[in-house]
Amino acid sequence: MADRSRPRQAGDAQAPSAAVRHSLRDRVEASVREALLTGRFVPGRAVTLRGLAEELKVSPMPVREAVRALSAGHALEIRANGRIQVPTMTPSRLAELVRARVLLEPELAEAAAAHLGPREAAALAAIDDRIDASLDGGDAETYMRLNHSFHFTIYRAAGSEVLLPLVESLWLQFAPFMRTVYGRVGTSALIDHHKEAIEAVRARDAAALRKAVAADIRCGMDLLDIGLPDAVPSGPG
Amino acid sequence: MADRSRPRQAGDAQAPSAAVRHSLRDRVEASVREALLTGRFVPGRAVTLRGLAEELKVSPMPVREAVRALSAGHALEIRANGRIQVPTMTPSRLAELVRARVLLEPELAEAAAAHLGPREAAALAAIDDRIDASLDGGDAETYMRLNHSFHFTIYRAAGSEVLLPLVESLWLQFAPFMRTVYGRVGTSALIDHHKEAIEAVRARDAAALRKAVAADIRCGMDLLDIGLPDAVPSGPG
DNA sequence: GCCCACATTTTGTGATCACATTTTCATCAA
DNA sequence: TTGATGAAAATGTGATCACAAAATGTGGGC
Repeated sequence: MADRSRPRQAGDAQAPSAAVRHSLRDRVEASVREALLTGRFVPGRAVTLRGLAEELKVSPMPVREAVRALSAGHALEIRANGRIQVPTMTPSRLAELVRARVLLEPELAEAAAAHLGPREAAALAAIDDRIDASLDGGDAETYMRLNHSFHFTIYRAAGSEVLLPLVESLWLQFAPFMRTVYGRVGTSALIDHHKEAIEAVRARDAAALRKAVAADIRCGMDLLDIGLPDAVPSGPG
Repeated sequence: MADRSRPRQAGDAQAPSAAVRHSLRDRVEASVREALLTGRFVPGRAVTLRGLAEELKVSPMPVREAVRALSAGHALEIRANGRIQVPTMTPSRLAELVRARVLLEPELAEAAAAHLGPREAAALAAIDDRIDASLDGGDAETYMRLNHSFHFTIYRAAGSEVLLPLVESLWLQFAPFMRTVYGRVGTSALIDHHKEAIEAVRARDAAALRKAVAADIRCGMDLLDIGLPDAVPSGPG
């Protein structure tokens, strides 16, 4: 699905679990996760077992299990007729996603601060440089991949077994919609608080890191709120 | 798995999704969920596809998908050798579960308050009466089922699509361990804040409901903390 | 031109089989 | 008694097939 011939750089998306596992199922799940996180799977897109299987050159069997796992986290939706699709966004769902992100991610960032230092600050700065480049180039897909890497480079440092999976689930849910908004309003209007976050990591200031992450979430999701009314006809007026 | 011949009462556990679905996979998943939530599946217990299939009188196929879905939410654990088991508890994981519950559930309760009234307060009171009876009888399994019903009768009223599944995931994770603690210290030491919650629902007082739920969580989980050191030899000192 | 009926295709679900790996357990030697 | 060893059983993974339901496309009637 994705061309991996390019040399690995900081900020490249990777499977959340250990890399030693090489079951087809995990490979399929990783592919779909990345497709959702980078916006290649847009809301409403139909996902069929045989279609995905053919695309990934595997039998429908591992696809079934991967899709089932992703549906369990609401990253994919099983409709009443059994068909599978990327979930569509509604105003209330978006509001809830923002609420959940604001509750959980600053918590994770604050807990991560103790495990972050100059080395990680440099890595984050490298990712952020590539983010700026992708924004200038209008490359939404690369931007989304790097933005995910930026946040999860921080979050993973918290060593969380519970909160981190919850946050991953949230990202899988809002990312596809994020992509459609970028396609409509562009990525140039994007303002983030990555610089403040990097500075906070450098200073080992947990409170400042929490604040930067919280601000970053609000800014990013506000953009989605702006893009929502046009996307959902049944919006709240 | 469970005997359903008893007439349906308020507080009986039920599948989270619509009841009209009658695929074997959903039935299997519902069975395992209830087994986890009531503590019939204890931490460390091995779960095999063929074993579960035989127990539920289905082929291994629907079991595979159900287990995959539950593993995605960390309700079951896939070990490095591929075997499936109920996850074991660690002090850090328990602490995280408490943190996540305290963050999310009061939020859900506060949002639910607007949709709850005297009718729901009566239903909650009915469940709480049965809870008291189960505590007197020392029936931990019934207690856990009813306690789950009590909380989710409140939470479901919030009409949440995002937060509710997250909280369901948390319950599936701590419930099996909860059961082992009850088996060790008994259920008689249990103090909850259900009465305050019912009163808050009656008064349509969102802030009071949030407070009652938060207090209830802390009390219940503190008991687990007490039971933890004996359960996990590698505890924190 | 538009709508309904029917045949065809697509799709998810469940079952069964084959296979490699791991676990379990009986056997035997020290 | 203990530890190693090899056979046997158990287990997850992947593939293929059958089937029912739903979607899609097509032709005929108004």
